[in-house]
Amino acid sequence: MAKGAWNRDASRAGEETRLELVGAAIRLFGAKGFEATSTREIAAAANANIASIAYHFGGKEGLRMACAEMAADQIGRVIGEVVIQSDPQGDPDEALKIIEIAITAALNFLVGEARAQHMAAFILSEVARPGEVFEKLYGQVFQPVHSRVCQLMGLATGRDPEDEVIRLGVFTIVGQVLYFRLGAHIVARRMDWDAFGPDEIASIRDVVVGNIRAFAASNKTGTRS
Amino acid sequence: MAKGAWNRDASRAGEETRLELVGAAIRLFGAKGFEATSTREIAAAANANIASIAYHFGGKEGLRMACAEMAADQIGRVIGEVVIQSDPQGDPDEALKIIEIAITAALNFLVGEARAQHMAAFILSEVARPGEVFEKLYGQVFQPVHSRVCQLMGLATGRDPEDEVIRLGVFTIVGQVLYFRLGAHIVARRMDWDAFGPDEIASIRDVVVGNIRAFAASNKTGTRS
DNA sequence: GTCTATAAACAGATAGAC
DNA sequence: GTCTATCTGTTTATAGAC
Repeated sequence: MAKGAWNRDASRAGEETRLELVGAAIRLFGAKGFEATSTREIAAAANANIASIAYHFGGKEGLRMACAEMAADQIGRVIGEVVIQSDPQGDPDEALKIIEIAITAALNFLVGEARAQHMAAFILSEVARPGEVFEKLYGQVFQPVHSRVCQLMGLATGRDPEDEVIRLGVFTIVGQVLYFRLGAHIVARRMDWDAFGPDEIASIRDVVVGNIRAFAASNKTGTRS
Repeated sequence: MAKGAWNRDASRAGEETRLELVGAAIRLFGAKGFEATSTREIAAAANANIASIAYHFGGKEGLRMACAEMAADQIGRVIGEVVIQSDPQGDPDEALKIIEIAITAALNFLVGEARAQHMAAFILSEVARPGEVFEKLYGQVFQPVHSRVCQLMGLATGRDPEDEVIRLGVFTIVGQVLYFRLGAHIVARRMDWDAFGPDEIASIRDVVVGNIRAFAASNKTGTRS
């Protein structure tokens, strides 16, 4: 019962509380919106005290930024690393394959994992609102990932990676993937799906990958439909 | 100064106040979220009294439903009518053209008009939340429009309009268009665009229409890449 | 680091005068 | 149909005991 031992336990518990708070906050911010979520609710969901939010993050606004940091890390791990650390070695087909692997990873995470729903909603609401959080997410995640996919698509098509058509085309791919998360309820109703299991995700993947290949094929240098 | 004249004026003013309230509410609900928007704020933006919300809509929840109704009507006018009232007369090329016209109309509205930003955000937040409003929007707008576009795409490809690939493919088109509204800040930053003027929208349109043609071509009956 | 208690501001709803 | 005034509950933030 030395004071040091108690402090170590307290520190560990403190860090754990911090993580629990951020996790609960992302879930609730995504589900109900930032302003609509009360700090009491977050603390209850994290099995923590209301005052702990002020202690760990200085207030609700600090918690928002901590959520953005965790979300950026998460996305970086799921999709960023796949796309950044790969090396197509100058092969157009290989470049296309890497994009397809990244899209599959993104779909599995976004559509397949339940917690991704709230994270996506949280990120979207933050990205729609210019400010400090937007700058962090854009610089740390969106800009690097988009640029890298443009490089791969440039290789796949033989075009300049910064060609306007390539940059916009990569955004259309992002939109296709994202919609199956944001419009999931509409899709489920229209497709008569009860849930997004492996079979449903595979069906979506096939269509999106088909679109990517069709985009690459129809935008290859020298081919104009 | 007969009582009748006063009543007519009051009625007209009442209807006008009602519309002002719904307009301001869609704008604010979209920009900040439903729960994050106070009734005081809405009343102030509509140059109306706080109590008028309870009078006209029974409360904040009634105002939400009135907003959904106005949004559904708006979307129906912008995109629904183009797609529903058209008749390709069995010609695959004509069917594709109708889809392209609808996509152009949707992009012009969604990306080009400022008020569409808040309406899109409002609809998205409502559609992410199963409930009465979702049912109304799905039944009145999303289901009919999606089914109709599937019919057109079925004609364009020679496939069954309710083919899984067709239904999912139409959703990927929706996602592409929607992303340029939801991710507008990201797109603007990455493209180095100051605003979404006619030239920028035309660039987006060309890429999206190219993707639609590529989808139709690569999914024509009997052609499998 | 965690807790209780409380302060100060703000929410939606409504009663009643006009 | 619009207004003021007010009721009741909830919000974030914080002071201070442990």
